[in-house]
Amino acid sequence: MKKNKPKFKQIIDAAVVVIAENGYHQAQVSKIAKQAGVADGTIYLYFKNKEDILISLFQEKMGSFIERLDALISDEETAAAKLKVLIENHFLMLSQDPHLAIVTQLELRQSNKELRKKINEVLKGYLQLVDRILSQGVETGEFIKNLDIRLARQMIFGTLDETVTNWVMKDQKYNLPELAPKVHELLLVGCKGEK
Amino acid sequence: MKKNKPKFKQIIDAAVVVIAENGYHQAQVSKIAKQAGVADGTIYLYFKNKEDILISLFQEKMGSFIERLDALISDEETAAAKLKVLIENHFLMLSQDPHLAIVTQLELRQSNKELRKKINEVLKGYLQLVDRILSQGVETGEFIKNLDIRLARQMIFGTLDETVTNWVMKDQKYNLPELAPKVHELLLVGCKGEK
Amino acid sequence: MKKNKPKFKQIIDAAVVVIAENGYHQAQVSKIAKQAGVADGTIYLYFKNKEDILISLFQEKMGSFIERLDALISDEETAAAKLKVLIENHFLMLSQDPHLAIVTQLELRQSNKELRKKINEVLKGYLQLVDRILSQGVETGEFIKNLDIRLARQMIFGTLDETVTNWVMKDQKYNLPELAPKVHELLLVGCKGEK
Amino acid sequence: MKKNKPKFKQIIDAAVVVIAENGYHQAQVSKIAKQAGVADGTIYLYFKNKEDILISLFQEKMGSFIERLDALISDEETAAAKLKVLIENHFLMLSQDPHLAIVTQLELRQSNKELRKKINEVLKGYLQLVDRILSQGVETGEFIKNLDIRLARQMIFGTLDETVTNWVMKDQKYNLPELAPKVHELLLVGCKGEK
DNA sequence: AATGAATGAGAGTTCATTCAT
DNA sequence: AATGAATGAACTCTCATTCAT
Repeated sequence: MKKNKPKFKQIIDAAVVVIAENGYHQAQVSKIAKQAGVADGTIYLYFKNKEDILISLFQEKMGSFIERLDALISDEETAAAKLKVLIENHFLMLSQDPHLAIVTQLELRQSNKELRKKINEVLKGYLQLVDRILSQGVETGEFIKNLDIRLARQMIFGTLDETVTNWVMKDQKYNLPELAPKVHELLLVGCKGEK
Repeated sequence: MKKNKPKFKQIIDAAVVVIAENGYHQAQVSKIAKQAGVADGTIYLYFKNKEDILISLFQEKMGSFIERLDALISDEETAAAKLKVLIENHFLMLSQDPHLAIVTQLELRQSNKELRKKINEVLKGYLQLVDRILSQGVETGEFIKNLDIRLARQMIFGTLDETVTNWVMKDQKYNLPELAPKVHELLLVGCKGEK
Repeated sequence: MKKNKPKFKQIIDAAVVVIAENGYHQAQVSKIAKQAGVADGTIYLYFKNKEDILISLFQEKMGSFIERLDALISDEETAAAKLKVLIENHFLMLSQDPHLAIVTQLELRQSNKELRKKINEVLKGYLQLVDRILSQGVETGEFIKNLDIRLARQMIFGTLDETVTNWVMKDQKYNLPELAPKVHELLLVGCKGEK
Repeated sequence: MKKNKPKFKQIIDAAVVVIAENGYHQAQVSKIAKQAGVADGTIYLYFKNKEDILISLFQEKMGSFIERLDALISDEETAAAKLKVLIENHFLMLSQDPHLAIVTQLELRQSNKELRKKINEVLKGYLQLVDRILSQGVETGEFIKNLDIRLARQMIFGTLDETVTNWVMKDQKYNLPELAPKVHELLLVGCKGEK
């Protein structure tokens, strides 16, 4: 399988760096090849075309992230604790890889609708994770009985995404993981807070 | 001032239609000119360049929207009521102009970082509106005392944005404004709900 | 109509020169544009793509040639005389435009099958001309009664084509039109000659 | 000598199949290697480069054909009979190998001028065969005394070639060898027919 | 003010050939 | 002898912008 060959990962990592440093529209295949230390043509031994690099990039990075998250979450008991782990690690992962943060929050969004649809496919795994936490919370009575899972999921994902994007747009100048507890609290009890 | 000339608005409206129907990357200047019923060169009598059309588009549409929102909100007393009006009208405005919804939620995000920074400038007016509501809520005791205004604003905007984007991605098939009360409730009391 | 604009012909004439001098595979669009004295992009205001230049080239040159031939032939009475005019002018036209001879006999044949099919469409007009001469010859008794028109046409066209190609391959060093009477005689009475 | 090794012929036969089925421009070396059941690199142990495959292909196929023709012709007495054997077998050979017919009549003609010059070298053997028949015909008085050998040879070759090409372009739908007698007659006595 | 013909820079991808194993 | 992964040069076409009319 091609994915196990070292050059596959090598090219994807090069793509992350090149896109983060040059922007999506200035990330030419030749630049990625140079950064990866291979010839232009070699790219096409591992990827169908340029778009395929970007999809694979997202699948590789996000896929492994979701797996790790899944493992961490299963260690927790309550839905609230699971949500906390999710938020903490979402922030942690992206703050540990500044290039990847730029790529996923800013650059990859400039891709065309077709690519974005495929990215959304990958994101589904993440959203299902959130859904499972919410369902458990409702079942155990931690969360309100008639919670609209879909809307709650959109709130959680929208909030995390907006928070990370703001942090990236501010050039990652402040500490992102530090915000996790407050965001967690906010999502659990809203603006009104604990009564 | 150019903005008051009829062709200025004419070209912006043409741009909304062309981008919504063809997508950002297929919205060539010549297509916009044709839709607007003017020659290609005429565009450049009213706009500095293509980017300027998009910025102006956002300013025009968002600017008038913020003004209208501001007026509606000042009719309400409590922060909660103001937030409700904000959400309702955010959803209402976009559901009343399907083309505009596609353009702002999907297509304009494909623009480059530079353009997106300028769009964020325009969005600041909206975010300040949210901030004022939140500050009032904290002052009057409606909202929790130590509410982190910035995070709460990111939650509110992130949630609304994600909700609208989902609706657009599902081809605007369901009724968006109908979701306002539930979203409002969710933002106020979180997943745990009213105690 | 685009075909009446001077640049249309200008670009086609440039293509003939560039292909004749550089060969089919070394006739880049940029070279043709330079030879025509226009920008690369201008080519695409008059032609759909590179293939379209070549098809148009053939249509323009061959089309007008067939028209001229048709007029000349109708001035003759007998089928034999018509055939003579056809051969003479076939040789004359190509020997008067050495570049065009190279392009039609050698270079355009390197094009892909798709393009060659379209070229054959244009050639049909020429072949029909030959067919009409042959039919007349049979009807008037000049030619043998049970002459196979299709085979005779293939003999005539194949002979003329092979003769011209040989002349081009020999760098057009000898006088082509001079061969017309002998070729005419040969086609009329075959190897055995007049009895 | 490499030509006697089994892989030499194996690769040439693979090339015929691949070119016939995919067309000249879609007949990549890697495809030929795959069809021949060898590695890409192996090709270069037997051929200098891609062009060399095509030249060798033509030499092998045409060379053995000319030898066979030569033998068959020497069995005949008169020039007319020899010409008949030539035509019959020219048609027969190509109709017995449909792939080869496509390759020689259509695909190989898309090659560049350089390659075509080398192909013409090989063809010389065939043309000399024709020339010998014609000379004999003139000497024995079968053919006209002042027959222009070169032109007559171009007529014969051009007619046969055009006839075969037409048959290939019509997808080899009709019986080619059946046409031999009529073509033979036509070449001998021309359009006027026997007097 | 308005036109629209003309401009020209810029990049993804293929494939014949090589060479270390 | 045989392999096949790696190489890297080369070219069409699009489209934002200009400027003579």
